[in-house]
Amino acid sequence: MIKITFPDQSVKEFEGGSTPLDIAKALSNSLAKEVLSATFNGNPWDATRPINEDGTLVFHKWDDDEGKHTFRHSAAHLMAEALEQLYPGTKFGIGPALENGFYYDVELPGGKVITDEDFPAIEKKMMEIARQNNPYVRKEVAKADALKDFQTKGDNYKCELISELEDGSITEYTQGGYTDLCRGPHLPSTGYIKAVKITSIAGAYWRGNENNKMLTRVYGVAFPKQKMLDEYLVLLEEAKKRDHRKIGKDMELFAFSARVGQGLPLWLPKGTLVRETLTKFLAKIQRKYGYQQVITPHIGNKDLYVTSGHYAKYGKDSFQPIHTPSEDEEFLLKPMNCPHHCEIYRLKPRSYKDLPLRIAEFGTVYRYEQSGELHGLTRVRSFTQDDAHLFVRPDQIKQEFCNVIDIILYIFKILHFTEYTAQISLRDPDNKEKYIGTDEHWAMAESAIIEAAKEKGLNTTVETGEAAFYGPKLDFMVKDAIGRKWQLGTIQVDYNLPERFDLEFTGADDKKYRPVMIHRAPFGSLERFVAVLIENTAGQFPLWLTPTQAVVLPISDKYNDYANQVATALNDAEYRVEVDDRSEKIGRKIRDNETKHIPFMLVVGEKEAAEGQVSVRKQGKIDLGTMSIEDFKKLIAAEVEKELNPED
RNA sequence: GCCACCGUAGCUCAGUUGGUUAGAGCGGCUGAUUCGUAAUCAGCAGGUCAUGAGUUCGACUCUCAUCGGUGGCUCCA
Repeated sequence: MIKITFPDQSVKEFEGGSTPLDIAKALSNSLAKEVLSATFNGNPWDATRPINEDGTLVFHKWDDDEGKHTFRHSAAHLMAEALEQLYPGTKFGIGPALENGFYYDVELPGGKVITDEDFPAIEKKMMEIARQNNPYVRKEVAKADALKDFQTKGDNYKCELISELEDGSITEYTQGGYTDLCRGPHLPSTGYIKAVKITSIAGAYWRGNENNKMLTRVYGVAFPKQKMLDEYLVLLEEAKKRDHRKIGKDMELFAFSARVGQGLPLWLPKGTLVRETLTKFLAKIQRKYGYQQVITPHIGNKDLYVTSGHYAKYGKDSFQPIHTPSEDEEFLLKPMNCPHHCEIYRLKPRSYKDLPLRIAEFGTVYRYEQSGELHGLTRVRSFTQDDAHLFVRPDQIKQEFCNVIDIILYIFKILHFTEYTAQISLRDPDNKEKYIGTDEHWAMAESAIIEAAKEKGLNTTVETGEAAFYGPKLDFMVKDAIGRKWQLGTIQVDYNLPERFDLEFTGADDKKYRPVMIHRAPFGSLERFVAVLIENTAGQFPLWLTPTQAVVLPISDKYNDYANQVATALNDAEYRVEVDDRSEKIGRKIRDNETKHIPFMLVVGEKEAAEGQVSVRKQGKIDLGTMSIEDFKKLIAAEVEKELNPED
């Protein structure tokens, strides 16, 4: 007999060799139906793998992440089997589960290319195999045998993976006629999978290295119920409607023109209003924190970037230098603001009393992003950073860093960004040649970030190898409508640029010291930030930020003059108000402006014109009654105040 | 940059296996209507079917190239 401890700490005895599925059955049949896999003594465990010793057991169902993961991973194997049957000779790379589904990287025989038209056949074959309800069978194999198995099949990618594994820890899983190298765990059998859909196809370099061969990556989703697949597809459609590229076009916030160039956004009047409002909002916060705003040119001498190290790192893949005709000088389109700000620091001797010196700029920069990477406003070639460089004494690093975290968290709170992750991006210690600077400086910079994040109680993840080439970062990541992660806010500790630009300050002891730089951008870039904001709000911006706060609706053309007077009075007071003076009925005007999500509609007719009032309708047909223009101003002001200064 | 796919009016889309003057709704313009809280009526304009070559008696439809876009991969100071 074996003693099994469950998560609620209860202990029960079962026969030796019982599987998690057996145990679940003994507890309750309904539970057994839902168990997909398990964790035994902290190890991922198949639901059908016997247990021969005492230990703790956790069941995994569709409702938890591990259960979904098992399900999707098994679906990837199912798809692999289908592909092998449909295209014999297919070679397999890796096929993991993802957050929403799974993929498999394959090399198809004879240069076969899969297209959308092949998806139904693959899905059909997958369901055909699923219905056979073949068990996923686990087998421990010796390294030599595993190698032989896959060599015989000609699966060189699998052989490469096996050769890197340790003998004694290798397992294979077989379902039906398909065997794969796999750590598991897997579903008991293919019949658990009731609905599948191949979602897309993509090229993917083997092992993520662009020097390797490009394999075909087939993406899919799988569910235990058809209804779940249907719901998932509806959800996808909904997400598409929130896409900032679509909303940006509909609301006339921004546009692109092939004639202007790829990835070069044109900010339209309404988008510009949003952007300027955000800029003013942040500038005001930064003033409170002692930042000084500067403006620097859009180009800079190439030597500036040779000094900073950026040219050596990115020069070749950048917009190429601009040559002056007579002096034969070279200028770069400014790819970042830090060197310019370093030069501002250098303008005069700095005392320890001057620090921290906080130089801020809404600086537009230009980077030659690869064409395949461009994406709406989230990845562009011309963008404006809400940049600042804090030149600090070493003893001030932590306090300044924490202050920046406060600014970012405040912005996120005001804009209701709740779903972010704070990512500590460190240097890859195995790839030091990708970075500049000494080990000592890196160690100091990294620990400064880790400590500050800890002090602020941030829930952080750590990503090795994601640091900037001159220093580690704390990045605030947010997801867009289709689940892609983007870096918004970033804070970076940098010992290197002060060194390279030979920055100094005089200490109390009259000796020279090196300041440390903190690079930081709470929005990251206005472009990306607005994009994510659009997707978070589905284009319904808060009142303080929305480009049109109210629209005046004259009942008929007779009241257009009065409507214009109302709008002028409000616009003069710096509210953003328009007039809908089309010769339409009031019902039509209300409908159209409701669909445009205008927060307030001011209906004016004979009565209002005579009494100098407006009839206020809040979006969503809430009638706030008739009031004077002054009272309406107070109403908006109060609401904006509430948005910008939430209680708690 | 690499792989796959896509490109018809301002927007959303239709357009049979290549075959007459490429259609619709919304939007726009003009006229009528002057209206009280989610769509007034009528008329009109708008397209070198992304661009350029080619195949063909004939190309929106087939082929190639270029440009732009979409989903990934790689990259992201």
